[in-house]
Amino acid sequence: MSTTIDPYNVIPKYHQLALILKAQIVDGNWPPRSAIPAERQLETIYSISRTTIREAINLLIQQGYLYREHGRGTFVSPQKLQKKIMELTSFSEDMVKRGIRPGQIIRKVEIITPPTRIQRLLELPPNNTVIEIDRIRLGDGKPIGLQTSYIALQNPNTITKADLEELGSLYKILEQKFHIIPSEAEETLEVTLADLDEAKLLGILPGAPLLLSQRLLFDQNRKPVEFVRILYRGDKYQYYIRLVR
Amino acid sequence: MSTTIDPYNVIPKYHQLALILKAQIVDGNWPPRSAIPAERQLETIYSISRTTIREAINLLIQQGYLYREHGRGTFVSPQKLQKKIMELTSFSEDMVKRGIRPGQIIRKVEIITPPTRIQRLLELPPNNTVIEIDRIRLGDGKPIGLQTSYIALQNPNTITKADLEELGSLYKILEQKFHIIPSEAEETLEVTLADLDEAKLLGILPGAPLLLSQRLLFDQNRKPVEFVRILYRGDKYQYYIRLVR
DNA sequence: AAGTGGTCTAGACCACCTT
DNA sequence: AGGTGGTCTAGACCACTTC
Repeated sequence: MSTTIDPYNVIPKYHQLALILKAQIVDGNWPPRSAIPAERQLETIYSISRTTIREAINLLIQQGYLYREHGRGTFVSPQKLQKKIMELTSFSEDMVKRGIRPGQIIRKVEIITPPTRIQRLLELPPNNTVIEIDRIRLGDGKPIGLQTSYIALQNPNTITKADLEELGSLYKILEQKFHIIPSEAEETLEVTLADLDEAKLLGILPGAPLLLSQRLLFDQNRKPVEFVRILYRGDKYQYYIRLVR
Repeated sequence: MSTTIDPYNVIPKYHQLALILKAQIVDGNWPPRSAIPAERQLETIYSISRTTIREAINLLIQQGYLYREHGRGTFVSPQKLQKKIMELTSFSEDMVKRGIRPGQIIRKVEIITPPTRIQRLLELPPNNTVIEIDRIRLGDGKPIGLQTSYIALQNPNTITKADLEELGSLYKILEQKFHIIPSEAEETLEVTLADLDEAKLLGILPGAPLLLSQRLLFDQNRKPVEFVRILYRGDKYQYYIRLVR
């Protein structure tokens, strides 16, 4: 990691500065709640204008690394708030964070005409097809959840079972194959009771409580790309969220 | 709502402009995905510099009202993404949004020494007191949740039952009496089963499924201010979240 | 080529906090 | 008073999209 700004680099200066400051923070050189150099000091240190410096700081504030206090300075946020929200939305990453080994059994990858409710949520014209993916999600080898995804792509013929088995995460496929960046999601959570099929697949008794998550995912242009429904075993799963602003 | 910028107003120009643009959007004058005037047009329309205009637009992007596309323009986000995240954290506002009349029965407002787990979460020294508030939350007059809050304040002798009954919302009290602005929260959700007391208070059968929410709230300086635990009736409540970035 | 947003400069003055 | 962030100006050139 460089510690100077290269004016000829394709990376914008404010972005280069943000990376430099971020490195200081994550490396622990600047402890939580300590002040970083004042904006006018950073101006002389890095020979860039204050506007550009403020842009870099704004980035790190948005990312949860810094906060400002008028008249006092700019300070490092406590470590525990430096988590990224989107880490949540990937089941695999979520499991790894909890120290649980993620796994999956892929039950179905098919091109279908979706139910009208799904069609409406994904803002699709009638008869448009989507990819349906059904999976059993495993934690340390045991079933934790049942997941059904509906994905809207221009050419739906392009996510295969092999893709999923290779990369594991749907979000990685969307980013790497289609340059679709998951940017926002709307989600509801509620309690339901397991029916016969669900109970069988999850290895629990019918009538056992489940946590039902339904999520609509949007890309960087706020277009809906995926509707996903996950049924979690109530006794095995706790849901974590971070709310901002 | 004014439609011009007053340079002598105490409200900053970029903030005034953001309010003007936001009004156009929420009033429906600018439909979703339509382009707003280009930045250089806004410069001449409102006689303010482009930097200031970009600050206003940045605000509205952060709030979910607009998005940019390089080389194309700045566009209005689809309406459904224009919700504020923090609206969630207030039970009363949440209920109003769903068309349900909120209510509460205040069972306890007391100054206590908290259990060590709560003390640790709120980053308090031993023997420090907090305010505990127990409430039954009502929707259209019927119980839907049991809520217990622990609030850490410098002088804990300052939230009364009268405050709560008058303003209804704890967040309003924090803002108006203490200038504490709820800025971030960490939350977990899980399924549990009602015990005898809980069942009685909620008017359900023991063993019925409940949604347990536990939330740690941080102020604008990322200091913990409240730990709150809410048990929702599983059959009456659906939880809504918006995830960003 | 023309229009759009993306980045950047070198200033200025104001508002708030600390000493 | 001096230092900090907050707001603002009037430009400049670059990168991307559309025609």
